[in-house]
Amino acid sequence: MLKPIQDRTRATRAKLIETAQGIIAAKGYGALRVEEVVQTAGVAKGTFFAHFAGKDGLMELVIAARLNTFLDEAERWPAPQTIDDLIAHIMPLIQFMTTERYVFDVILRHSGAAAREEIGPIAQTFTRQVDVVARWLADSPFRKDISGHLLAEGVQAFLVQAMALHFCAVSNSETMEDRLLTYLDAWLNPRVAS
Amino acid sequence: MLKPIQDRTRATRAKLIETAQGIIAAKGYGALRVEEVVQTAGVAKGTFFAHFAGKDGLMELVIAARLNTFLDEAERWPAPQTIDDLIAHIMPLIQFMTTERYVFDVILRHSGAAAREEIGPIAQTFTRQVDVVARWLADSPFRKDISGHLLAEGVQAFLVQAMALHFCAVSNSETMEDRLLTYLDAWLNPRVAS
Amino acid sequence: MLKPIQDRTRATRAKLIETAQGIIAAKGYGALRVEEVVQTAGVAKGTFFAHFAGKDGLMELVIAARLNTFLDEAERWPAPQTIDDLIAHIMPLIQFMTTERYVFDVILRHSGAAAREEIGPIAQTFTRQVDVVARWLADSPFRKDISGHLLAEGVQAFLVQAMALHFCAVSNSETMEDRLLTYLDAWLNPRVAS
Amino acid sequence: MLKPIQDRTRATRAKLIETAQGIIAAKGYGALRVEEVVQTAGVAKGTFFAHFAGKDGLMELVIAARLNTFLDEAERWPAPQTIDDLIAHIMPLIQFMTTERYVFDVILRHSGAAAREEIGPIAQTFTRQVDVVARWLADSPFRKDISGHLLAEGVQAFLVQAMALHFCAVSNSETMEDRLLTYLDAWLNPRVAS
DNA sequence: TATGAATGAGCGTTCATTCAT
DNA sequence: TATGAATGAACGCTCATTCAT
Repeated sequence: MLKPIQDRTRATRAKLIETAQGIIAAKGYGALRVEEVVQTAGVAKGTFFAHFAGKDGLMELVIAARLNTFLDEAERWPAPQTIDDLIAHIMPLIQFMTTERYVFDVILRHSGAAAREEIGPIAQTFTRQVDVVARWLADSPFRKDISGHLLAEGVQAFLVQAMALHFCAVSNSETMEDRLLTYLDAWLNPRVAS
Repeated sequence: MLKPIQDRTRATRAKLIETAQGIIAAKGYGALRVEEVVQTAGVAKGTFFAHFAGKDGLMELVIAARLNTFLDEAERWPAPQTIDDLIAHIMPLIQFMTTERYVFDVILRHSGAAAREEIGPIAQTFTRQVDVVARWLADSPFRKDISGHLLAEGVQAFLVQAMALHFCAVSNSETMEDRLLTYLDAWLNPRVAS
Repeated sequence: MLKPIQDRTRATRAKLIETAQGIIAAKGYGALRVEEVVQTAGVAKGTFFAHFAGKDGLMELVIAARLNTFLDEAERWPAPQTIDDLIAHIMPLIQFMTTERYVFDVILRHSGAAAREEIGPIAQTFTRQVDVVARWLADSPFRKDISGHLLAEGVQAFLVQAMALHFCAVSNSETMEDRLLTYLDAWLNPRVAS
Repeated sequence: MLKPIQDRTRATRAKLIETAQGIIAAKGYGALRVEEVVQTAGVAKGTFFAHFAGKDGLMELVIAARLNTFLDEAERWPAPQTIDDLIAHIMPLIQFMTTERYVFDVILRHSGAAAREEIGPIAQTFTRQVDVVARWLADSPFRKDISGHLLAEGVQAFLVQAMALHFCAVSNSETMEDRLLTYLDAWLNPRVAS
C-alpha cells in the first residue's frame, strides 16, 4: 500500500534528474534552467520544488553523481607507484571540476555540510576522495613518516589549490599537471634532513 | 580648472569607499548593496559605476586594503622559529578571510589576474603573502631541500585548504589552528627517508 | 459493519475540526493552512477534501459555529430598551467579526447562499441575527412606522458598515461603538417631520 | 536638469496604466496579468515594480480612476429630489463596483488606509462619495433632523449592504434598486413619531 | 473512505548594470 | 563626470485542489 506510491515518486524524481542531465549534456551546467527542466520533463514546477531544494539542490545531486562516477573509476585503479601515475588517475576528476566555473562554484558552495548530521552529497565526495587517495598511498613507495590519511589530505590541499589557480590567468603558463607534479613531489617523496 | 575637478573626483571616490566601509562595518560584506552605498553617499548610481568596475571592483579594493593591513603587520614580525609561531603570525589574515563566506568567495574569485598585464589588488596580496612567508622561511630552521618560494607556496596551499575546510562542517571538531599545525609540520619539517 | 465505519468517519471529521480550531487559537484564522491541519491531525490531504468543501468550507463551519455561540448569548438577553443596550448586546458578535480581516472577508463571502436550496451556515447566522434584533425591537420603544424586520435589516446594514469602516483607518478617531450609536440613534428613534 | 527625467518617468507610468486599461477593457479586471501588461507596454518587469506596488497597487490606481470618473459625473447632476432620482444618479457607480467580484474585492481590500497619513486612492473615493451625496442632500426635501453628512454616511451604509448582498443568491429575487428604494425611503424620508 | 504525489499559473523579487540625457 | 530611470532573465514560492491508486 505504500510501495506503489513511492515508485511513482521515484519515477518522477528520476525523470527530472535524467532530463536535467540531458540538458546539461547538451548545453552545460551553467545553462540549465529550471523552467526548461520541468517543461521538458513534462512536470509541474511545484513538483520540482517538492523534490529538490531548488535549482541548487538539483545541481548538488547531479554534480555529486558525476563526481562519484569519477571516484568509482579511480577506485578501480591499482595504487599508483609514481606521482605522474597518481596525477593521471586523479586528473579526470580535477578536469571535470574545472571545466566550468559554475560547476566549481557549486562544488565549493556545497563542499561543507549545512548541519552536522546531514553531510551533502558533494561534501561526501570530498571525504571519499581522501579515502581513495589514502588507500592508494598505503600501497605506494611514498613517504611513510605521516599517516596515509594525512598524506591524502595534503594531496587534496594541493589539488584544491591547483584548481583555484586554474581560474587565474597569472599562472596559466604552467599546466595544471606540471604544477601538481612539483607540489606533490615535494609533499609525497621521502626526504633526507638537510 | 583641471585640479578642482580632479579633487572633486577624488572626493566622490573617497566618499563612496568610506560609505561602503561604513555599511560593511555595520552589516558585513555580503549585505552590501550598491543601492544603499549610492543613496547613503548621496550620489547617483551611474557615478558609482564611473568610479569602480562594479560592485565586485569596489569589493576587491576594500578587501585588498584590509588584507594588506594584515600583511603590513605580518611583515613587521621577525621570522618565526616554530610552526606555532608561524601560524600565530598568519592567523589574523586567515581569520579575516574566513569570517564571511562571501569574503572568501570574492577573494578566491580574484586570487588570480584576469589578464596578464593587470594583476588585481587581491591577487597581489597572494603574491605578497608568499613573499612574506618565503622571507620568514629563509631565516628559519625548516626544510631546505626545496626552494623557499615553493615551500611558501605550499604553505599557502595548506592555508587555502584549511580555510576551505573551515566552511565545511565535516571536520569542525578540530580547530583551524590544530589542522594547520598538523599539515605545516608535515610540510615544513625536514624528514629522514623511511 | 456499517456503524463502526460511520463512527470512524465522524471521528476523522471531528479530529480535523478540533485540529483546525487548535491552530486557529494559536495562530489565527488567516494563518490556517490545510497542509498543517492534515499533518497535525495525521490524516492525508485527500481525506480533508473528502470531508469538507475545501478550506473555505471548513472555515465556514468553524466561523459559523463561533457566530452562533454569540447569537446564543444574545438571544438570552431581554429586549434592550436603549440604543446603548442594543449595542452592548451585539458588540461581542461585532468584535469577533472584526478581529481579523480574513474572518470578515470569509463572512462577507458567505453572507449569502450560493444556491437557493442550500443556505450556508454563515448566511444562516445573518438571517438569525436579523431575527434576534427584530424580536428585540418588537418589545422596544423604537420606531414603529416600518416593520420590525426591515428595521432589523437596517440595523444590520449599519453594523456591516461600521465593521467595514473599522478596517478603514480614515475614521479611526471614533470608536466603533460611538459610530454605531450615532447611526442607530438616527435609524431607530422616531422623529417628527421637519 | 530634473524635469526631463521626470517626464520620462511619467511617460512610462502612463504607458503602463494605459496598457493595463486596454487589457481590462478587452478582458476584464480579473483577467489582467502583470506579464501581459509589461510585454504589451514593451517595458521590463522590474520597471513595473518600480512604478507600482505590484499588481494590486496598479489595480488600486486604475479602479480608483474609474470610480472617480463616476463621481465626476455624479457631481454634475443637480440634487435629486426623489429617492428614485438619487438611486438613479448613484447606480452607475454601484453597478461598476458589482460587475466583477474581483473588482469588489479589490475595492473592499483598499477601502481603508494602511497608514494614517496616506489614504489610498480607493479609500479617498469612499470619502468623496459621502461628500457628493451630502451636497445633494443639502438641496433636497429629505430628512433634516440629522446632519447631511451623517445622512450621507447612512446612504453609503445601505449601498455597501446592497452591494454585499448582490453577491449572494439569497436575495436575488429583488433587484438592487428595489432593495435600495425600501431602505433609503426608510432612512431619508422625514417621519412622524409613532 | 483514505492516500499523498502531482498540479499550475502567476506573482513578486532581485539588483548589478547600462545608457540616454 | 554625473544622473537615475530602465533593464531583464530567472528564480523561488505559494498552496488549495485534484485524481489515480
